[in-house]
Amino acid sequence: MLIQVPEQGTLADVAAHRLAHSIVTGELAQGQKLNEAELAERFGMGRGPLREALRHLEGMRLVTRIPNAGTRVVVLDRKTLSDIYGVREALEGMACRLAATQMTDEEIAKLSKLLDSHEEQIKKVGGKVYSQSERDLDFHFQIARGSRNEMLMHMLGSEQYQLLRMCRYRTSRKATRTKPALQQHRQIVAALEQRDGELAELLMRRHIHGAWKSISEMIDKEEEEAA
Amino acid sequence: MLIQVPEQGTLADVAAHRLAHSIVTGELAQGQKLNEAELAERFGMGRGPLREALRHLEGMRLVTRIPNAGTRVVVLDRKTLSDIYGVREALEGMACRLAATQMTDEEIAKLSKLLDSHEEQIKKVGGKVYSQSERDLDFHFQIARGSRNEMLMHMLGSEQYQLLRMCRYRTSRKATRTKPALQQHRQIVAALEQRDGELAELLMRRHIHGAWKSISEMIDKEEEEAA
DNA sequence: CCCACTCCGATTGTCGACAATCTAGGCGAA
DNA sequence: TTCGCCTAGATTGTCGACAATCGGAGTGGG
Repeated sequence: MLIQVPEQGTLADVAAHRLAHSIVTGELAQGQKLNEAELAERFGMGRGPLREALRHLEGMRLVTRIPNAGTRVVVLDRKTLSDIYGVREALEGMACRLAATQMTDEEIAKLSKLLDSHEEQIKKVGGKVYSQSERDLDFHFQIARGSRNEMLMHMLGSEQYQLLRMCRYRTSRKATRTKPALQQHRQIVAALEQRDGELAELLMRRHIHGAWKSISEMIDKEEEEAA
Repeated sequence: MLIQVPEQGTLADVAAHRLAHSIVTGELAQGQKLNEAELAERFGMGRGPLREALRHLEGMRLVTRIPNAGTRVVVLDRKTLSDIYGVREALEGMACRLAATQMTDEEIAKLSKLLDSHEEQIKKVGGKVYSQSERDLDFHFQIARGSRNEMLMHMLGSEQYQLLRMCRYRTSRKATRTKPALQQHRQIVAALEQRDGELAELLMRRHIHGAWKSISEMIDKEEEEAA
């Protein structure tokens, strides 16, 4: 559901998806320079479509482009991540508030079932935490869809979504706080079931704020280790 | 300050700015199909750079692209505008809250002076209301900058900003509520001066909510006239 | 009369080559 | 030695032409 199949459409679209994947997974390191000719050959296409793909990624803020100096993979420093989580707190909070009145009972039930399968997976294995991230993002995305606000869905889905995944790949290897996160997700769904938008927003904001605090500490430790 | 000079850099950037301008001013009608060859010739460039520009505008949500079927100017229907204003309420509210603690005294003073010149212009002429819109947007953009949140600035500046301007062009010919808006701007600046983030957020949210209500009614009237 | 098929023009998608620009390294002078 | 200049290579920006695809007019059959 999360991984869209872009193997149709223009070559530029395919290239954009493949590049986005490579960037998110870290296959292309942060700050790395992207050589157009090299990438074009690797993808088996001309430089035209590839340049269009880079423009697309630029709009998605996955790469930074400087005229006559090439494009580079974006660097997720502490400030950038902080900004992202701040915006996400506002937007996802809003999404929750709207979703509480806009989602159908079926959608909410589906959300609850998503958490069930999530919980099951946690009990089963501890090593496959990565998958948790994907599911977590899926949870958040479903709520964004529930808001029925196209602009909101686009911002949380297409744009921030990729940056978030990127961030997850950096941090998800370490022990994450999957259990408290699941608990918070449950609370949010409960609020949605009660159609309590205000509470749902509050819980989501607190959830994201906590996630940022956790990640922030993780970054601190990494910096200490590096130093 | 608002109108960036893009007459430097790549042709694609120039084309993107010129196209954005044409779309925002209504020179290119909503829903109109954009012919690549025709536009390329009009701008005196090849189709390559122009296609890159279209990709850029696509990311900015100013145009919609369908593979093998061309790109069209976005259509701002009621639902889309409603969504935009909803998101703006959340984001600009957040910007205000942050700006109350992040902006320097000089910046706030500058903001106040901006409103002075704004007021003066209102007294002078009634016909030049369009300029009011630009100044209004400038006011909002300065607050977004004051938040010190890059992601927020980008979302409110580069993306929504263009769509908003587009909307303004549609509605600003009619009598607008410049005076109450100015009054609300004053209140917001006062809250910023007092470093009261919560109040500033509340006032901004109310301001935007009111603006949407006003525009919504205007759309209703237009639809009545059309029917 | 209406539907489906076919063909053609127009438009988009793609490629390869050329021009403009930047970067790195060597060379010479202070 | 170090600074600045200059050349050479690589990389980006741009263009024109070709291939692929789509929409619509026209036509034939039911």
